[in-house]
Amino acid sequence: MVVIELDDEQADLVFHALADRTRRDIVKRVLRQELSVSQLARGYDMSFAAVQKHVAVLERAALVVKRRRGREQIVHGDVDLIRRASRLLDEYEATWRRRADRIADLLADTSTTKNVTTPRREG
Amino acid sequence: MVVIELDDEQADLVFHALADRTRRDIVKRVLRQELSVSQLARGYDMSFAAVQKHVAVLERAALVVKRRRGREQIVHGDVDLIRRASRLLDEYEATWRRRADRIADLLADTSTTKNVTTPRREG
DNA sequence: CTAACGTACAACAAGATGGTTGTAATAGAG
DNA sequence: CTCTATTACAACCATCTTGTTGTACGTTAG
Repeated sequence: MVVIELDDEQADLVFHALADRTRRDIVKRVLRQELSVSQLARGYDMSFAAVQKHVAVLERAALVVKRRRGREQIVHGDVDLIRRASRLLDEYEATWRRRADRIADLLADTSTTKNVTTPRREG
Repeated sequence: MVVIELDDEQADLVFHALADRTRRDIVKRVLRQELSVSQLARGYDMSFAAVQKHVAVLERAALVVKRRRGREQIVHGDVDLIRRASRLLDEYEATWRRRADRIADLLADTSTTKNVTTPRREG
């Protein structure tokens, strides 16, 4: 299974879209079952237009897809971008783990003590 | 290893914090190596105060932690919240997979055809 | 055809966001 | 002590966000 990394642009859109609990709830619901925008809107204490906007934000991030069925727009969740976002976070974690390994190496390896006195700094 | 789920409040903060590429870059850098706020600031084409605000947003989401060293504030990344956010997305994916399984069951199981004629709708 | 439903979109208001500059406090260097 | 580096924070501004209401448009039901 090939998972393509998110670029900065996509990551901006995806994480922004997920940074709202109403939108996260919409994603969860439409991942479980396809729903029209009206059906979704009935589930929240806000206007239809507001829910419509939330769906639009999710659509821009490609977290959901709309498909027309008669006069309804059926919304369903697309798991691909969610998977990519998750992998991006896993990458962060991997970076951290490499650092932990590096520190462990420094602590374990007592013979090569060069470059230990002057730890390099960024900036 | 016990991973506690993010509540709505935390997820709001974490995903919002990650929805900015400068902040994602800061997270990546301080996961790899601890850096003072000044050292971080030198890496971006914006004022020190702007970077300071970004760090504050990350701190509020508990994605980074600050520790004083003399007159410097050393920033380092905390992988815990990243892990939790990743797990939350994995949960979304699992929801989707359960739905896929459910559909597969419906297609495969031709004997129990009850409740198929009236698919339940939300709303 | 007509009425109702579902959707799209524009305009608006309040608040949040992301940048700026300026000022002050604090700690280390000399 | 004095000077400088680092940080903290307030005030300000432009833009974005997130809700609202109102209007228009296409589709289905009767």
